[in-house]
Amino acid sequence: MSNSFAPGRPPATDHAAIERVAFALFAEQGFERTTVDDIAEAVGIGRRTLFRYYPSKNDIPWGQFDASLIHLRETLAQMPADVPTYRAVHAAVQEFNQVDDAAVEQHRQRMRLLLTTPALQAHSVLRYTAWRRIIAEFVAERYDLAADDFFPRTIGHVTLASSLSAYEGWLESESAPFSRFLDEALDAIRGYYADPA
Amino acid sequence: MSNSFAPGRPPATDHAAIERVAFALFAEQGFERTTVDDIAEAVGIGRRTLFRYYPSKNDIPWGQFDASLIHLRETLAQMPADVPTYRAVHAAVQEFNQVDDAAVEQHRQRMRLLLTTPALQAHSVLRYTAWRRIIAEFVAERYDLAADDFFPRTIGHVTLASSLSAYEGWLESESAPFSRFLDEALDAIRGYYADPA
DNA sequence: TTGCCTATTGGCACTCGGTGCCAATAACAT
DNA sequence: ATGTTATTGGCACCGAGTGCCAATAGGCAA
Repeated sequence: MSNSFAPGRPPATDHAAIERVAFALFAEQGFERTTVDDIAEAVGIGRRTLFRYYPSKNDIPWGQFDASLIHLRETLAQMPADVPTYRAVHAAVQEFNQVDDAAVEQHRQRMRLLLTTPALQAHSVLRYTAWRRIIAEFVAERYDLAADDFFPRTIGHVTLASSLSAYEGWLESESAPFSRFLDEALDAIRGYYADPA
Repeated sequence: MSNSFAPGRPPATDHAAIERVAFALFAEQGFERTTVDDIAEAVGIGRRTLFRYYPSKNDIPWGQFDASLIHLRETLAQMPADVPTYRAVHAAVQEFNQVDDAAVEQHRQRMRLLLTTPALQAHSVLRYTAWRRIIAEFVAERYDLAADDFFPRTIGHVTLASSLSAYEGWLESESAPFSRFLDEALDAIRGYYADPA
């Protein structure tokens, strides 16, 4: 087996290389204080080229997020029909946020960057839109509604809210796994709204 | 009665004037396509001066948001102790989003701008942080916790999520008031999580 | 070896948001 | 007329992001 053809000029880099260098710089001098020129120079490519790999500086730290969305959709689709919707969603979100033990520390660093850097915090809502949509689509199917109906969209918002809160808790904690915070968030919400009417 | 002293050079404008002109331009040519120079010129001030009134272009459309936060805190503080927490929060959020009949259309336009412009959507999470904090503080007090504990923070996230979803629904609707969507969001969440265990 | 084909590269110039600096300005008071 | 003072606004600069386009580096065919 050989590799694919190779039409024009070969790429000078790839996403992984850029991300690796970028994270090193972010860790060293912070996100804001690292310029796109810094990253491009460290990677050994032109600044213009970097913007062909990532549409913006804010998009660099997101790793496999978009690719994982497909996995999230599949996980939801495979949930048994007899599992209540909120349980199915909860389980799928747990699965979505599962990472190899070996990669936990790296994941932690990535999420810390995303959740504590104002520019990235702001930008994140644009990335999360697709995530919420997938949750809404699943809920819509379960309730026989359209994905852009009010009910599924509301659940999409709330599910994202609980995930974000769980991540905040996880980042502050020492050893407890993320899954425990997501469970806790679910319990918190159920308890809160079940308060005596 | 006269007015206050008048130390140095008098201000050349005020927030209201800038906001009025800015909204006119945004309505006319959209948020992204309106430059800060456009606004400054239309107001008749220097670009540098505009940035003394608003820290960023994204902050212009927020009106009395920060001032209203004080009102939100007071409303929460005045809720009777026998009202369940989630009901108290719900009522306070309803109150927070109440606007004069005469101002509804303007409010609608403002919220449409904030919720449909990507840059503003992104920036909004930074503004909402203070809002969530106020909800969390109230919940913390009710449950005898700290405001930055996991439970109250989770409720802050979820309450914001339901408000945002309510606004989305309201903006799409023709005549139903915002309050109805917020009620619906509450019902949606309660129903969703009360699903047979 | 030469030359064609082609996709990527990367430099250049430009726009726009945002900031630091500082002299000019417009009020009032003496 | 002079002094005090707070705001103004111009200027230069930085960093993110974009359109344009010639240069480049490979494979492939002659």
